[in-house]
Amino acid sequence: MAKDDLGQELPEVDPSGQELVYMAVANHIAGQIERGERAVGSRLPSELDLSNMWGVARMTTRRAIRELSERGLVRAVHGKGTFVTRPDS
Amino acid sequence: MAKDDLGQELPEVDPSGQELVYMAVANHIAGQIERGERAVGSRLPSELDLSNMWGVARMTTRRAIRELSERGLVRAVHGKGTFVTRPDS
DNA sequence: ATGCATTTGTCCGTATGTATG
DNA sequence: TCATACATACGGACAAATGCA
Repeated sequence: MAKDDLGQELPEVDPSGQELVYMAVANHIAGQIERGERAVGSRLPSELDLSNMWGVARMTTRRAIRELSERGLVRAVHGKGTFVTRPDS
Repeated sequence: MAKDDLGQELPEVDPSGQELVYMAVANHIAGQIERGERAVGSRLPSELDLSNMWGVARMTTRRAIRELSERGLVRAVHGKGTFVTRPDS
């Protein structure tokens, strides 16, 4: 059972299933943000770290972050990282 | 015939071949560490230097260093460099 | 105390190839 | 045929830590 940086278990996402992998990643992180487990202003693991944690490709991680970004939950800053902007959508 | 900082010849790695470029770099350095040619505590060439020596992208060098790091052979320190931690895996 | 160079860390964008559905 | 997803690999820019002049 793989765990993320918060020590939470990560669901195994089957790429052949109905749920899109990048959406599963995005929803998992969105839930943590909405529950306040990821504080506003805190930094997410890097794209590469998230990719390794989840066992997914970097492109998939980037799509997930783009998804969160479009929901207004996070903001990616060039050279710094990706930060939580709001606690809820 | 390109040479590294130890004066050793570097194999030409064909990105289109079967052997992965980052693994070739990692294995080359790992061998030097295991043979004691790179002492514990010594610093590796910078990522940029390694990239230039091997004629590869920095990302490939970083991937190789990550590999060595996961084997417990080296440890990267922000702002300082990457250092040999143990002589063998 | 300030500035600069070096080095690692991170994000951005792109390309190629393979596999699956 | 096309979208999703994996892995590798390229190049670039910006940020942060370190060390030195």
